Amino acid sequence: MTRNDPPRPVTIIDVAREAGVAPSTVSRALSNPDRVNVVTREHVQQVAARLGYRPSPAARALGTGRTSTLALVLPDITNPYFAGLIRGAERQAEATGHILVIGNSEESARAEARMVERLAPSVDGFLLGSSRLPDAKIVQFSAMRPVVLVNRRVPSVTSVSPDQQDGTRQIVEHLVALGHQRAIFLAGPPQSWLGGQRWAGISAAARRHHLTVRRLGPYAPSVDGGFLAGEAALADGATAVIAHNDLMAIGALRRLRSRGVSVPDDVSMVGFDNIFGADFCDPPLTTLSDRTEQAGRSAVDLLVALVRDQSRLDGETPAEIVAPTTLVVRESTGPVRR
Amino acid sequence: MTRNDPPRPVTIIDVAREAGVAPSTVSRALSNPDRVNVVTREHVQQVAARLGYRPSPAARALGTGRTSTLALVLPDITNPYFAGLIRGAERQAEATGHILVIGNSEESARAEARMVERLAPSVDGFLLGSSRLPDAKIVQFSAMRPVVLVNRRVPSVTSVSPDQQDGTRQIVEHLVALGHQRAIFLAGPPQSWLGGQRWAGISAAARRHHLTVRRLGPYAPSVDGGFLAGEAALADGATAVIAHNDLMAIGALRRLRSRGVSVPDDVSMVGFDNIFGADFCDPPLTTLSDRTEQAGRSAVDLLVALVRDQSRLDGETPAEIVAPTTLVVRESTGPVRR
DNA sequence: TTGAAAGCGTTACCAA
DNA sequence: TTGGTAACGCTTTCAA
Repeated sequence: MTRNDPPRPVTIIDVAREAGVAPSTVSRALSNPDRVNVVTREHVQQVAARLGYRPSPAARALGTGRTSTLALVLPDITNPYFAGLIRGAERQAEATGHILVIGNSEESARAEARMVERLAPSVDGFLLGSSRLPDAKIVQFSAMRPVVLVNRRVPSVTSVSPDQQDGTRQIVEHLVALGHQRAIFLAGPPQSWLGGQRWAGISAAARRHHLTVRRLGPYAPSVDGGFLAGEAALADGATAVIAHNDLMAIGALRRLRSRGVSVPDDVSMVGFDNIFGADFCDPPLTTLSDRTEQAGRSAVDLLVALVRDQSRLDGETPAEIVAPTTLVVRESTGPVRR
Repeated sequence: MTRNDPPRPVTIIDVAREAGVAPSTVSRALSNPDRVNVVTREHVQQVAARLGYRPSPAARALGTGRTSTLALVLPDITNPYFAGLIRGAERQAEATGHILVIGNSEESARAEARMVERLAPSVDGFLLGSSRLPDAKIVQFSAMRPVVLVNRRVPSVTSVSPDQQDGTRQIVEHLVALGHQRAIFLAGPPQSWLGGQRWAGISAAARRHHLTVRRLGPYAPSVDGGFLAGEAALADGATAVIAHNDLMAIGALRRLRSRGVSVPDDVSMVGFDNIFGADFCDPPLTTLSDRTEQAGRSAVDLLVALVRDQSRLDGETPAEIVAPTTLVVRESTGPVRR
């Protein structure tokens, strides 16, 4: 069987010849429409369309240094929490004419750094979600390529993060209102900035409300990690458990249940993230919710702005969006049994 | 505040000058190590490393026509079912030196086609997951760029799909063993090839085992869709419900529960996919499981092979991997109550 | 407003 | 085994 060579793609030169103008005019007519005569422009555009011309991203990138590609790097693609972020970022990337590449760091700072270095030559900028990198590394990267952080704040770097201070206040007040006096916090990975914020916020709010909180951990921010953590929580005797995230909360829930501990009758459980599943686990989970899809969109917008205006990268006060959070009260929290 | 220009990246020419060889030699030493003298090669590689040389993907792509980028297009990025697929594909892409871009078609065939056309100039090939496109369109695309289908089979196109025939057999035999005689199937989107396979497999197996199965739908393949479908299922009076996927099964579960129908005492429920949450919904769901992460890896391997060997694209019998499936029996299925 | 031509960084072909 | 050089397709000066 003989092979018919793939048709050579239509180039700007083909369009130029067909339209009877110079290649540079075609280029302008297509990407700088204002800088060309109306009739010429429309003629060129028609010819281009008729010939099925598709600009070569590689050639364009080589000339301009812009790839029209954005990278989204996450510690764990499979955490349902990130699904909304991915979707929001992808949508907005598409809306702004960009392609979104995805990177998974598997919860490892080293892998995250490698990923950024690997992707750097191919993308215009980075969205770092729940970055496990040390501040210094992030600052260093953001000097090379535009960076927008999601779920993390670092001085001088643009970011979008949920309001953990207000969120933890909501959690603590909810528990206090239910009569709880002793709670424990199941900590996630030490590299999690959000985890640090959560603990800090909980401690501060607890102090104000005379709630005693102990911190246990760190644990892996997964269902398995929560299962393990649930074991330790049992020993403490607190009436409320606040888990680093919903994954852990769900794991802990299973552990408690398997030990015959009733939630919320014996122990109340609170998570963070309001992930898929938080509303149908048993019992449905009280959790702090934030709008991840919106965060993804905003982050892309910020990143695109940075990319378009790299010259002002230094000296500018970077945007820091702090997004509102809402406590979603479900059946995993209840009044303390007397 | 003055702006310090970003340092001009190190090019192959810089390396050549520093190493005292020609640019073409540098190129070879780096990408075709065999075609260059050992000492020269090592010298060049050292110099390149010392200078921190990073090849320009754009320049390389322009020269070779290869972008080292693969696209993964999915109908719904947020469906937890796809998390494993994404992760497997991303891992294997990285392992084979590729970048993975992601596209979301939002369950729309038109959006999927647009996505493919938009991405085509930027990638070496496509992974189409649970594609909603008509066969003809897929064949057409695969003539332009290498395509590997996941969760779909189309004659003459390479694919990886779970064995639905065997899977549905397992489901039907499980239900029959529990004494069920009447079941209903809650159908998903008509464009879902897997949905078609599921219905076909169920019908065939049911016939062999004298199980009566009615088909209801189509419904949206989501929790909300399942909630709606649950309503309709109630009216039927069957003792078993097989949902198009776990999302729908979970939705239907909630609906039945809210109507006071006990699962599995009154009705048994079976899903497909074994997604995150299937093990902790209430009751935990009996569902047909397949290895999505493995599928993602295999699909990337197949795609990379196609890309590397485009010349044999026509005339070759394409690979069709049919992966095993396993019924995971949990508490949502039980014996028929007499 | 348009055209001509010089890059952009690699690869690949052809000589040497 | 190496070097010289012409692409690759587009953008962007610089002139006209």
